[in-house]
Amino acid sequence: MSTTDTAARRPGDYLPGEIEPKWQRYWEENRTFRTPSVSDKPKYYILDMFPYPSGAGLHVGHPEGYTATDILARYKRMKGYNVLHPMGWDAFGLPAEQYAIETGRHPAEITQRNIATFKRQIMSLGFSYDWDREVSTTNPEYYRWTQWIFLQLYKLGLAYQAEMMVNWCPALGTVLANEEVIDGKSERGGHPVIRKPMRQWVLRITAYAERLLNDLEELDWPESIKEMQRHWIGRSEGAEVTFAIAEQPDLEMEVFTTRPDTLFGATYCVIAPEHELVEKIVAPEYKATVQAYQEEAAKKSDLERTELAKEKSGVFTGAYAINPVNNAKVPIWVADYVLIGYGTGAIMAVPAHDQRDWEFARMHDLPIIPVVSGGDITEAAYTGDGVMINSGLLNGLAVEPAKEKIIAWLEEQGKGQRKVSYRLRDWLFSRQRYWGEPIPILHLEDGTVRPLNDDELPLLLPDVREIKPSGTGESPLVNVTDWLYITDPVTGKQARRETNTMPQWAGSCWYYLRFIDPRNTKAPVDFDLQKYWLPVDLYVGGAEHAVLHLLYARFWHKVLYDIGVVSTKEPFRRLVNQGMILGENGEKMSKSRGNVINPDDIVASHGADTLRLYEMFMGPLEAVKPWDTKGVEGVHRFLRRVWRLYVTEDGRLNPAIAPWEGSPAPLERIYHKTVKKVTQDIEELRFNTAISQMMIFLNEAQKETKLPKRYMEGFVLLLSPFAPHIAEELWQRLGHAETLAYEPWPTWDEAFTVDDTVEIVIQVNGKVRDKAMVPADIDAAGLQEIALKSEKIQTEIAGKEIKKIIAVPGKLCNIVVGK
RNA sequence: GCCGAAGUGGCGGAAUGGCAGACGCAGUCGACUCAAAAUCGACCGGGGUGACCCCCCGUGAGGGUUCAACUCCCUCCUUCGGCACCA
Repeated sequence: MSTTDTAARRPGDYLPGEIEPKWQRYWEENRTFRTPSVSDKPKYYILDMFPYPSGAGLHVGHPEGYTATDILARYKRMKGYNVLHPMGWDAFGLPAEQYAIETGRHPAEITQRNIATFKRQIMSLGFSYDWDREVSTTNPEYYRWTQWIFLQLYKLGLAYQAEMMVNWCPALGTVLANEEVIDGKSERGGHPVIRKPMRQWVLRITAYAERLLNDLEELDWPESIKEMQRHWIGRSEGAEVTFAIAEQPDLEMEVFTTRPDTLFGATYCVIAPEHELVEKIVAPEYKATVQAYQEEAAKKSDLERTELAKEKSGVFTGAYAINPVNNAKVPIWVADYVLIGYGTGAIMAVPAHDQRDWEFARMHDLPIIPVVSGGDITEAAYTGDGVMINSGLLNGLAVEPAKEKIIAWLEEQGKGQRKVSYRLRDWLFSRQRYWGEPIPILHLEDGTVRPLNDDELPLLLPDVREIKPSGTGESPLVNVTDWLYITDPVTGKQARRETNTMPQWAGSCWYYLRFIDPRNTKAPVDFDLQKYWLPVDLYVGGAEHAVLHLLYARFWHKVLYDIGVVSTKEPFRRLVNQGMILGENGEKMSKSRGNVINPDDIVASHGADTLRLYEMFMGPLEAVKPWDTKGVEGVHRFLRRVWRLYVTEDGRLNPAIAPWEGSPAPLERIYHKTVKKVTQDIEELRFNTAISQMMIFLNEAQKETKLPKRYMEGFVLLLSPFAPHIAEELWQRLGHAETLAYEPWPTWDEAFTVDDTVEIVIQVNGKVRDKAMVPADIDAAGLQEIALKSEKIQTEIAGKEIKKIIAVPGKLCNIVVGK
């Protein structure tokens, strides 16, 4: 055993293992970060995406975003803001349920244990959360209000039941989420998965599509995220056109098209295999073929339909539709390239001007009639602009005017109307799971449903000893018969409870509201309090939530806005995505790659301050960047050097720190520059460069023998949001009895941030030829004079014609000469 | 295929019209030490010249705008993220 690695401790050693728990205890005991709900101070609401407390515990990606928000929160407090900076748990979800099924333990117990681990880990990093506001989505006092919001949606007609296709795995006896299905097989076990219609709860998010799209404008979010949401919503303008069915006067077919101008070029129609019209129109002699095709299509997943269908399959129904513009009889086909969920589930096919229709027509020998001039339709569909041809009343028009004219004509004739379609689908809101919020609905014996009354909430999850799959595709709750079947106390009727539970998205849709008023028993959030605190000023989290979580939360927020619960249109004013941290080999961290870094290990070996500082020093917050253990040591060295600047080997305050009169000039300038840069960089979340600047200050201070106390105190305050434990400890050793958390943020004097003399560059034809020290305030003319006097420049330009001289005060002088 | 972001030393990155490589890591040399660790100091893009000075090249590739381009514009390549028959 080596004796060298247990070097003798000296009283002046930097020991994060001792000072970090000490200050964490101090903050907890003194409730240092408790946030008053009301205050005269301006508010600042800074939010992390709350985590799913997985069994694996925290990984180094979590503290990245949490540190960034913590720095800003601590900074804003020192700037005099009343800062709301809470943390909680998105604790419903699949992994706990699966683990429960495997181990026979209760998900609540597993969840509780995981939360305890997460909380211990998060607390060990010294984040300044107000733990009095902690919430968990699995707490009945919380999900009571999740259920309440669901009921509001139901009352507004925004929650409805429908038969929806789900991923049903017969072998596992359960329904799987899309992400649990890989290549048509179950993620666990590799069993086949089929699509099967089941009764589901669905939220009518499409009713809010337009507002969700338009209100993106006012948000300070990354453009890429806004673009992804716009694309997800997928607004497109066009027309809905009514086609009559030949020989079946009581039937009609609605199609959606973005190109009503090409109506005269429609040579056939296609309906989705799942379309209800198929059964009604199919001719007897085609029935067998069509049914076979429908069955084939039902077996395919959405992925197979798109990826494998390089060749567009389809079958003829034997029926014909009547084109309303020219009464042409066109065949109706069934093909799975038309999706039931978009538009009307039926299209008019214009093979001359739509590439998919073109491919289909080629394959099945259907006619292709050009109606827009330009392009070569023997090669490909032509989708560009041109002049309308073969189009009756539209002939001679360009595409856009033709669209307007035909829509007006269709509306006049009652054969169609202008229509906006969205790619966005209604939100499949039910899961056939135990570990989620129960949907507070009763199915009565007479076939009606009764939403629970507010005073019947929360509808608690029944406590069960063992969670077993139902085998029917319903949730494990069907096994809990004494919970399931009741006599409804309100109507007196026999009733069966809803067995579907809510998806994990539900609880995370509104948690930012609950943090404002976490113990309210009368409402999800107090109206006056939300008025003070909303919107969230800064929301930081991973880009994986770019679309779903952020879209769902915005949707709920708008509904709550409409019913007067909240008073802002949008929940999150500013959004920032932190980039992923990769393993040391540059690959994504994962257990199987063996490159996972555990924050606990870094805290144990180097301390929380080092971990925090390193994660911020790695690079820009938004960037993806690899972990480097050597880099950890680098910032740890910086903290040790900071420590030694303040604390002598025998543990006393460095005697060089004193209220010196007339401080050393270089340090004075560096100090003011440092305050300025650190302040501005924090405001712009550029933590890596803020840290660099503090390193520059330290390098400078180490050279000095006289360290003015006011600068040394200011530096500790600058460092404190980044490395709060060491900062508190040094602050105390500088003679302060109280925490520095509410000390005023240091200020700088602009006069000290500009130098008296600066080095300027003298260029000839844009190339640096000489440098000179000049007074900082010298004007362009003076600069030019100095430049021309330079010996090197004189030799350089000798005998050449000076064409132009550009002098930029404080920067450079460029002399442009001829050859 | 479409949309978005990004390409800078050996590595992470800085500079967003004005000295490319701040700060850190790694590396080399030196000081301290019996020795090592720790610490401190110096050097640290490539090439020519070769202590120094000096010159040339250099921010994915090519072109353009400008007195001046890592930075702005165009074309292309590569990587990453997202979407993907949406009529």
